[in-house]
Formats: sequence, structure tokens, C-alpha cells
Amino acid sequence: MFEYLNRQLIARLEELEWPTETLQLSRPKKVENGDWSSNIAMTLARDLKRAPMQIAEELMEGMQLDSKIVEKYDILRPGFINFFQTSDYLTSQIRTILKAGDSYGRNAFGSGKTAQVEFVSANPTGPLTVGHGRQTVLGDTLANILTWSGYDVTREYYFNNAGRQMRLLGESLKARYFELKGELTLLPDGGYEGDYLIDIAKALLAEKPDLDETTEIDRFKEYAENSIFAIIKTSLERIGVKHDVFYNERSLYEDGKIDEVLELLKEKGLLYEKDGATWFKTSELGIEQDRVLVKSSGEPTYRLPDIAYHREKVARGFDLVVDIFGADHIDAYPDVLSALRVMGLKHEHIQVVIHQFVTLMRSGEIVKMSTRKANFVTLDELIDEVGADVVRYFYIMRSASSHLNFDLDLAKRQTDENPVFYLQYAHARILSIYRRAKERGLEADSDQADLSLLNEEFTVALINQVLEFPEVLDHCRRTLEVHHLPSYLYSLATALHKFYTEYKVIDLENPDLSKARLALLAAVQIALRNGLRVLGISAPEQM
RNA sequence: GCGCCCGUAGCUCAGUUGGAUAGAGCGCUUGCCUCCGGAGCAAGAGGCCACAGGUUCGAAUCCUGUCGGGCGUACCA
Repeated sequence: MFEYLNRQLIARLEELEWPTETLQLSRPKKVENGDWSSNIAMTLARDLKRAPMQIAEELMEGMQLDSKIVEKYDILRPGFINFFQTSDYLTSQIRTILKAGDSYGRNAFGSGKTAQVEFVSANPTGPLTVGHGRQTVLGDTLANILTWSGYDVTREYYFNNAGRQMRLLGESLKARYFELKGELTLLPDGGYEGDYLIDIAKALLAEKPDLDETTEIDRFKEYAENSIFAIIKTSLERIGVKHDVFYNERSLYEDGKIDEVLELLKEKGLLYEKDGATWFKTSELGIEQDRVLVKSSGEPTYRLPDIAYHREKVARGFDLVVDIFGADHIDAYPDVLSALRVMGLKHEHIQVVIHQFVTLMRSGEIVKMSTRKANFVTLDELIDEVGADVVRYFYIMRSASSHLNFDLDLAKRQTDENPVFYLQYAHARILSIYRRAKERGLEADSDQADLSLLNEEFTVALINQVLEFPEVLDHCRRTLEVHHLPSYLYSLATALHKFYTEYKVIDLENPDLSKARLALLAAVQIALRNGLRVLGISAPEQM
């Protein structure tokens, strides 16, 4: 319908030699305003210096519309053109959905193109926290959406195991190790206080009971890193996230990429030395102040490898690169992008998604967390408490740019108040109806069904709702906003429940209508199942 | 101070690139199960879309300013 109208309108506009750039088609909120609506007459009014109503009249007079698709159109003040689809066209779409099946909702926008989504990227200094959880699910869901848009997607985790923080981690483990041996030790200043390091120290002690003071810090560091990465990967696996690439920052040093960046920026005259450090003249690139790239200690700050890493991303030739950051990294990406620009590299294909913070609410109160004191709730604890499906849904049901209030009490409720169960129930309910239909000897044969019987108000509403699924996925892809999908699925479930309450699906007195309704439910189930799959949430057959 | 995000119903939040009478869930009031899963549905109440200007056929949406809240503004990542 959309494609058809779009094509016809463009053809007509060209015929009249009117501009086509402002052509838009949208779904009106009210059913009386039709199935698709265009505001083209109003947007042309200024250019043509004519009244919108007149423009609409003239435009539509010469339109040849297929009466099998378009039932009628209205022209309404101040100049909307509203199109109504025929019910045959509408119901025929059900067969299209059934035929598409598992691939209903997919599109070819990114076909033949590659995309990379970088997310999580937490350094292996501790377990993932509820804060990391948000971008973990955000990134994975976005990667799913890009996959459904045809992209060949690489999920990437970038980490740093060199640097000061990792050395501190090694020192902290060493302290814990000797503490377990009964020696008087102190955690280093700013060291890692979390209990997980005690567990790791115990494991190390059991494996290697005879380490002494002369053992190099690197032994401890490596042991801690491996142990923590194992914990992180287990957490990721528990919520269904699997990265394709774990990119180690260290390789950037080994391959000389760090030095190359310094060299390139130096050639551009954008580096200078001050107080023993190497500074990047970002102030010349429209950024407030200059940034240090190499500390006076000789160690680079995180910005330098970030730039080198992104230079590599560009070199790797992805058509689309998406970086997911928390709000606390907001300052980093303008530096990186401007560095790419001055190095003459393409950067327009790099999209940055910044998400705001997560607040856990329990019994109406904020759960206080402080990373410094190792007093944080881990992602694992959250999964233990509410389950992976709920975790995934709650993390993405709000816009990434808004703060997220994660209501633990609501998340734990296994009733319709919990949107996850509401959705899953809708899916299970359809399958239940199917089981019951089979028991009663009703064949759910959609080829035989007379779909023209599907013309009641809430039935039509349900069909239209199902048809929006591909549009919603495309909207998510365009905006890189995933929260539209859960809210769409929720309204699809509502439309289904409404339909179910109003009409009886299994009616042995009326087998033709029953078959038609069963065919519709099959289409709804496909949209629900596919939508839940993109969200990474299970679609249970019964609950 | 400066930069980014947010401010919509009592609470938590949606609101396609500006569109037609601003929506949902929770909470509150009230209905609907001899009948396919009541883990459901319906009705009611509840709004100066933070505030003030501007842009235009039209603004919750865009621009400017003000006021609130969050995050940054490190030779931490």
C-alpha cells in the first residue's frame, strides 16, 4: 500500500512538474482519517502560491488508482489527502505474512553491506554491573535489528588490559592472595575492593599455593583478567549476547598503530608538548579545550588508543559503525571523530548511541550504588532476581536518551502488570487456541480460508497492527532507537486481546469464519514471535 | 561557568521526518467468567505537554531565553 501510493503520487507530481521532495505518507491516528495520509498539498502550498485544498483537488483529479487496492480517498481541510485501502487488499496481506513466516519483518536495506556494533567494552576489572547491562542489551538488540535489515553485522567488544587500572587489579589480587595466606597486607591505594577478587584469590591459592613476594605482578594480573573475563562472558551468555570479536587494545601498540596516529597528527601540526605531556590541539577543531594524548609518565591516555582503534574500524571498511557509550563517555567521541577528520578519514558512517544511566528501584526506593566502594549490583544478580527475558525487556523499553528507572518490584511480578508476561501471554494464548482448535477438529488451513470474512472493526484493527511490524523495525533501524519495538509489540498484544475478547475464534457452528480467524492469528503469532526474537526474549508456547 | 541528555496524567514513560480531538501502563473508582487461557477485556476520573517568547497553514515536536534534575567538563576508562 505504502509503496504503491508513494509510486503513484510521485508519478502524478512529476506529471504536473511539482516538487516531490516533501512527499510524505503516514498512518493517521484516527481510523476515520483513512489508512494512509499525505500532507503534500500543504507542503506545496507555499511553492505553488495556491490554497492547499485546490492543490489537493488538482493532484487527485488526474490520479489513476487501482480500485483493487484503494477503496477511496478523501480530501480534508486544511489539505490532507486520506487514502482508504480495500478490505480485499488488507486481508490479502495476511497470506503475504504467512508466506514470509520467520522472515516477516526483514528488509533488504542493508543487503550486501556490513555493520559493526561496538558495545559493552568494559575492561576486565570486575563483573558487569547493572549499568553495563543497559548497553549490553541495547547493543545486542540494535545488532539484531541491523541483521533483520540485511546487514552483515559484527558484534565487537573492545577492551584494554594494559594500563594503570589493570596493574592496580593485579596488585589488588596479590594483596588478597597474601591476605588469605594470613599475611598482613593492604590493598593498594585506589585498588579494587570487591569480594569477587577474594574468590579469585582463593581459586589462585588452590591452584598455586606457593607463590611468594617475588612473583611478578603480571602473574596476578593475568590470572585476574582471565578469571574476570570468564565471569563477564558467562553473564553475557546468560542474557543471550555473543560477541564476534574481542578487540584487545594491546594489539594497537604491537602493530605500531598508536605511533602512526601520533605521527599523522604531528604532521598536521596538531600536537605539542607541555608539562612533559603530549597534547592534542582539539581547541583548533571546535572543541573547548586541548586534550592530553600521552601523559608525562609516557603512558597514553585512553583517547589515543580510542583514536587508533577507530582509525582501524574505518580501515576495516564497514559500511556502518555504531558505538554504544554510557553518558559518562559523552566527551570522548567528539575528540575521536575530529581526529579522524583531520587525518582525512571517512567518519560519517560512524554513529554514536549514548545512553543515560540506570537507577534501580526497590520498594519505591532508589538502590544506592557506588563503584568505588565496590558496592554495586551486578548484572548477574539482576538476572538471578528477575530472569533474562525481563532484564532484556526492561533495559530497552525506554528511550536510550532517557534515564531508566528499573522497577524491581514490577519486574519480579509474574502478572499482566509486567509487560513481558503480557506479551508472552499473548503469544502463548494464540498457540493455546491452536491446540484447542485441533482438538475440536478444525483445520487451520490458511489457503482454504475465506479471508474476506475478516471485516469487523477490531479484526481490521488487528490486521493493520500486524502490518506495521516491518515499518516499526525500519523505524528502529533508521533512528537506531530500539525502544519502539517493545512498545509496538505491546500494542500488538493489546489489539490481539481485544480481538479475542470481542470475537470467538473457535466456533464449530461457523467453520469458515473460524478458519479465517485462525489464519489471522497465525499472522499475529508470526509478528509476535519474530518481534520477540529480535528483542532476544523467549516466545513461550504455554505459560 | 561551559557541553550533552531529560522535564508530557498522582507515579513510570510513549508520542515516526512538525499534522487532524495529546496516548499507554501502574495507582484510584466501577463493570464483564455456565462460553476458545480472567496471566484477559471494558468504562470513569486525572493535562496550560516546566515557564516565556519566536518560526508557519499547523508546535509536545524546530529556534532563543529562563527555571529545575542527571552526566560530563582529569596527565581515570
